[in-house]
Amino acid sequence: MEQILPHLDSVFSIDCVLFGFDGKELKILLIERNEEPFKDWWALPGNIVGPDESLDQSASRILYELTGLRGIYMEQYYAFGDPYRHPQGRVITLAYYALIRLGGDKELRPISTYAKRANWLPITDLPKLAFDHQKIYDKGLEKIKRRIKHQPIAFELLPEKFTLTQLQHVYELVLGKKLDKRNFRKKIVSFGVLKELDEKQKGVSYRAATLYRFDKRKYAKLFGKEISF
Amino acid sequence: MEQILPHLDSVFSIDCVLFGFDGKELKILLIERNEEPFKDWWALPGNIVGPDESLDQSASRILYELTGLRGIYMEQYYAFGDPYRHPQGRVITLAYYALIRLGGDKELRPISTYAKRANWLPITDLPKLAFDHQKIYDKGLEKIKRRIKHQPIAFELLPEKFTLTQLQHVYELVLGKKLDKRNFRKKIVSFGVLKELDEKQKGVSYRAATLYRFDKRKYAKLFGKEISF
DNA sequence: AATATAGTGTGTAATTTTTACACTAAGTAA
DNA sequence: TTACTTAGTGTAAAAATTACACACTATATT
Repeated sequence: MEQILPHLDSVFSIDCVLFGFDGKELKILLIERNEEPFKDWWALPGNIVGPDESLDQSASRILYELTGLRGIYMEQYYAFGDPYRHPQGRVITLAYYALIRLGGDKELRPISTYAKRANWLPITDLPKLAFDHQKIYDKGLEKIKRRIKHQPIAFELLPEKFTLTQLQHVYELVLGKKLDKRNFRKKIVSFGVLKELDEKQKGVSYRAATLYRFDKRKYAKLFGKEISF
Repeated sequence: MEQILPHLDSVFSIDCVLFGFDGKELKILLIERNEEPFKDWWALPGNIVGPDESLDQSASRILYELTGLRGIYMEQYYAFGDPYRHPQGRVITLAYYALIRLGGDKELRPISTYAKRANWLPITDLPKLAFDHQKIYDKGLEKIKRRIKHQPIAFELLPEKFTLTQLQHVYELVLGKKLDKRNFRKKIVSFGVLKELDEKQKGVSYRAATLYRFDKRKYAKLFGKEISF
């Protein structure tokens, strides 16, 4: 974000790219600004780092204020500090991304005053963003594209129990390309970090798929070995 | 660095891990502090970001002040902002690494006042570092380990003309493990980004090896395709 | 001139990984 | 019962990775 500029030489903020997945589309959370500069523009949610907060804490707080969610996987990925990126003065901002399963319930709390509203917008159809937020978003997407190939972050976007098709869908959306079903399943199962459940998908009007769960124990054991997609 | 703390809520600095290769060992540049806190300790070189500098510019300036070098490959990799990482107040620092071919000439200029001296020390035998600089260094090494597998950064550590054995040596030092000579050569040549020169190594008391050059043109063409080591 | 020394440069076979590709099975809805 | 929709599965060819050893060449030494 970056609204109020107290009388300091430089201001240090955090901006977040919150990726959400609702089972269909990949979305990010944007807020519509209620203040100059860039009043009425869409922007990434953000805030100023508090004096006694660590950076990670600060990012979690921003997420919590906006969505009411805690315990979400977030990761710092780049600092943006062009001296003129903010029209009203020097603001250095640190970008975080988070991965969130949508379609829950409790998301989207009351928003702070500098925003009119907040919305999950599909990444395939984003509006123009305030400040250099397009750049921040681009780099964030690039990061998760890279990371999803090596770290088990896809599961953060899915409910605890999920089907292999849903998992593949996440990979396809993030990587931006189709994957072969048989090869995908072969590979993902071969990592040995999925636990097949005795349960089936419910409420679908066709053959129900087997549910799986990401097995953190097994993953922890494999650590050192890296997943490679 | 992070010495003087003006009366601000927070201070924003840059710390650099400068990796240097002299043909034998991988080293980093450390400065011996001349001021409290951590007087007489070794620390990563750093400085406060100036009001009109971009972050990259600031990192380049710090490098230049210390070594007299310009045009060096540097990359931002992580922000460290624990509220208590600096005993005298809040200092958020952004870490950069750089890769430098040593054994040149002009390196190591006069040092600013907060340091007694600066030295290239082999990474296999580092002293205790001031502040959280060990953590910063660790993460930096981790980053280049990862990056050297996908990006052509090894060449930054070598003279313009180099032998395949020298190149392999760099990979081995960064990755911290031995590689098979024949397989290494096969693979690195297969990327097609090396130009074999008509020249041979000089001044060795054994069969002279063929020299190669990194071919930026070819690499640029391949872009999109990624190297994978 | 002969010899010792030290690093250069090269090929192949076995194994593993990746890729491309299509049909049957199961469950639901009409 | 039939139509529909997605689940679930195997194999063969190609490509990439691994493991492995010796002859060559230039110089230095005697």
